[in-house]
Amino acid sequence: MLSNTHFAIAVHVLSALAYHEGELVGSDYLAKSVGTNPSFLRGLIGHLKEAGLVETQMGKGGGTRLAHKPAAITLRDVYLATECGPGLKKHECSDLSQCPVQAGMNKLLCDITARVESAVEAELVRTTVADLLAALKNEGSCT
Amino acid sequence: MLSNTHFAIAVHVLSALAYHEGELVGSDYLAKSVGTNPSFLRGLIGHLKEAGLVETQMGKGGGTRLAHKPAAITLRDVYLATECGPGLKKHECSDLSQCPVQAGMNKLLCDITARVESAVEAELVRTTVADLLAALKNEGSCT
DNA sequence: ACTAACTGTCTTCATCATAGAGACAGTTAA
DNA sequence: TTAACTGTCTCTATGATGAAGACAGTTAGT
Repeated sequence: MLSNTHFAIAVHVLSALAYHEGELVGSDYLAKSVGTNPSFLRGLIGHLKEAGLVETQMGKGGGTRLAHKPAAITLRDVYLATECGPGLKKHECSDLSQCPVQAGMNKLLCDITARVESAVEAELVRTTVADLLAALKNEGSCT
Repeated sequence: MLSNTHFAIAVHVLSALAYHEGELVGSDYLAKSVGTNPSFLRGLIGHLKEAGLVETQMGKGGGTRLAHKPAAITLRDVYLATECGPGLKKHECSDLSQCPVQAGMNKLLCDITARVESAVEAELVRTTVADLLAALKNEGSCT
């Protein structure tokens, strides 16, 4: 979880889209703003789109915009849209061991992962994109 | 956070040590049990030792054992001992931008990371190594 | 004292995930 | 019809990870 930059970049993208709410923003512009390349970003935006967080329009004048009000998009949504991978890197250990510690370890680690995952989501659901935008505007003078 | 196998392996190691509580267990044995190599494991055990979770004894007949009762070691301790890296992979974005979104993004992501980190620790502190061992013994017949 | 069995720490190397970059077909507005 | 986009490939450079081996230092037992 949070093993790559996808979540961070998605947060950045959605904040930018919220800042330009209503407008269609191009991937070139977003890529420059976020500091990555348009191709990679379009892939990421694809995930956000699948998750129903953004809408895209192809063709000339196309781009991306939020699919909902910023206040209706929580960071948990972003997290679920971007973090598809396994929550906790497991190490290989055969379940077929005679050692009881080794035998039950996989299930045990899965349980721990699930609980941590829930805790993370419970924390993230408390913040919306609107909150982010408000925070950015508050200290907006300069940083 | 949880970006590598250290936490999972450390949980496995500590469970094994709890299972053999009081005994000095060698890194070769542990490595075989956990399914990794002794050298890598000794490095990891070094971190656990720094964190005060285990004691090691060098020389013939040496090895590792828990420094406390299993019930006194929480998964939060393990987490803090093994996950030293940055909590959330940041993407590079200059703070010196004229775009307010870009300008405040680093701080914003840091705040989010800190809150998630706290939530993770709060969840992990609820489980001790003794709990793990009990869970393993309960379904201990076979898996 | 000597030896065997350990830990602690180093170096090297293979593997894999990540993301930067470019290309190009498909789509849409003008 | 053209220009400007998205969506989706492929290729590749980079870095993190951990497997493996080597070896000095330490300790128990003889």
